[in-house]
Amino acid sequence: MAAGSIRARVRAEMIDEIKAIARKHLASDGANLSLRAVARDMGMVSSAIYRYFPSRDDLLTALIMDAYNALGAAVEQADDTVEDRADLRGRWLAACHGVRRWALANPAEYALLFGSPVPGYAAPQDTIAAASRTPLTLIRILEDGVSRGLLSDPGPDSLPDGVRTDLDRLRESTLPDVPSALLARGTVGWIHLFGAVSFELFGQLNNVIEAREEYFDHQMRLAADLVLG
Amino acid sequence: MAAGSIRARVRAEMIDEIKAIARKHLASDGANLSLRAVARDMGMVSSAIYRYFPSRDDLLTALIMDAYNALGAAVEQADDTVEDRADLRGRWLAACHGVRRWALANPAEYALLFGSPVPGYAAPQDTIAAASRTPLTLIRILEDGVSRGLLSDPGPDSLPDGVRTDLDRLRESTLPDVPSALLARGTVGWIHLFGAVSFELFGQLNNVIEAREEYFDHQMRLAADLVLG
DNA sequence: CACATTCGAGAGCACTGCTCTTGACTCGAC
DNA sequence: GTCGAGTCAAGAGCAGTGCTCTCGAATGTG
Repeated sequence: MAAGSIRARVRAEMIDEIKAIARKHLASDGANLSLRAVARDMGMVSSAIYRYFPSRDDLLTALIMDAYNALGAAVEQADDTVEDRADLRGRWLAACHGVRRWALANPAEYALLFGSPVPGYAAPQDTIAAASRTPLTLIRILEDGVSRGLLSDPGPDSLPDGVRTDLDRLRESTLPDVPSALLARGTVGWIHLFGAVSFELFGQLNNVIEAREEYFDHQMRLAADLVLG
Repeated sequence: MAAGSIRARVRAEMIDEIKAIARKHLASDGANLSLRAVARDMGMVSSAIYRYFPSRDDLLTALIMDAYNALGAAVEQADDTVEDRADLRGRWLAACHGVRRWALANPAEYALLFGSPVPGYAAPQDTIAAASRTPLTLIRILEDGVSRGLLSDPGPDSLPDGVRTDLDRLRESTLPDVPSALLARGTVGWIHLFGAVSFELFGQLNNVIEAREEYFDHQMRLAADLVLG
């Protein structure tokens, strides 16, 4: 057993090192990750990588999982820094800035998560739990607001039936105490946040907005008015 | 001259055919476009393509330009279908749905425009004019509203100084008669629109929202309240 | 100690973007 | 009408890619 776990440990270290080098290549060369280049950096031959990852897609999946979890952790931590837990607006804005900060620090990994999907690649089911971590953090702020009596149902909001059904199903599987209309506003806030970060990171703001951080903050404040009322 | 233009015409037809086939491959195989595959489909050898496009990136650039213009035209047309030009909200929503409709019909080209940037690729200056067509259409709706007296300055909106400077510069180079705070709200609307379409197209809504069109419409109505007051 | 498993290396296949050369063709001026 | 200039497609070739398979060598287990 002890020896077995030695092997397992050495194997885990190899996997970690491969992922670390792959992340470095991802950061410098963008999404088209070369297995052979990673192998070269490790002083190995390319076929040896296949001992640890059955294919390039599996390596990408591992990186995606790690990235989702890193982003989720960053956002959760950003939310936790706000001491006054009743300050919903402060928590919401902190979480938004947490997403942006992580994205700016890890642009290639952000692009992997939220950029155009890789052609042949289909995200396995395992990723969705990790992927939900960030939106869950946002929605938990709303839930907190409801349970503290700080947020009220914004009213029917003329929510379409189909959307109401979707949100009901979503609520059953995750969070109980958020009214549908509020949940809808939360998802809208999450989508806008994602759009703003992607816009900035993918270069759509070039030659248009230079005061990036101020602009982002201004946007998030406007959106927060919409979400938190 | 006559003979020269015959040559030029044949050449233009070849270029069009290459682009058409490339678009088809883009739609089926995603962003990693293979020059050799395009050449095969044309019954040519790969090196012959280089008579018409100096590199794969140049072919991509041509496709990007076309896509920007097609999207811009679709949005402009969507705006034009609203007969009551004073119905700002109707025009705004029509333009939003126009973007989504075009994106759903041309997902690969949309991904080319708004997805993660291709690693080595830098968009040439020529593209920015074509790229501005869509946001200009949106902002023109706001301008119309201002000149008709239907929209008023939403007030300082506590617009940060840096953002105000950026928007002043932007206004000088394009549209004169939109107050900064309103312009800021317009860009926020555009970013949210982009985020919503990307979210749907890039698969982030999978297993979450099924009533896609209703959800999109609901979102855009909420955002329109923010933009148009 | 002997066996089984795991590992890295290497060769090889089919593919990619791209360059260069070669030979055929067409066009337009003399 | 002929000849030179320009244009074109084809082919070979280079360096790179993901991936498969085989072959020794090292390693931990019984």
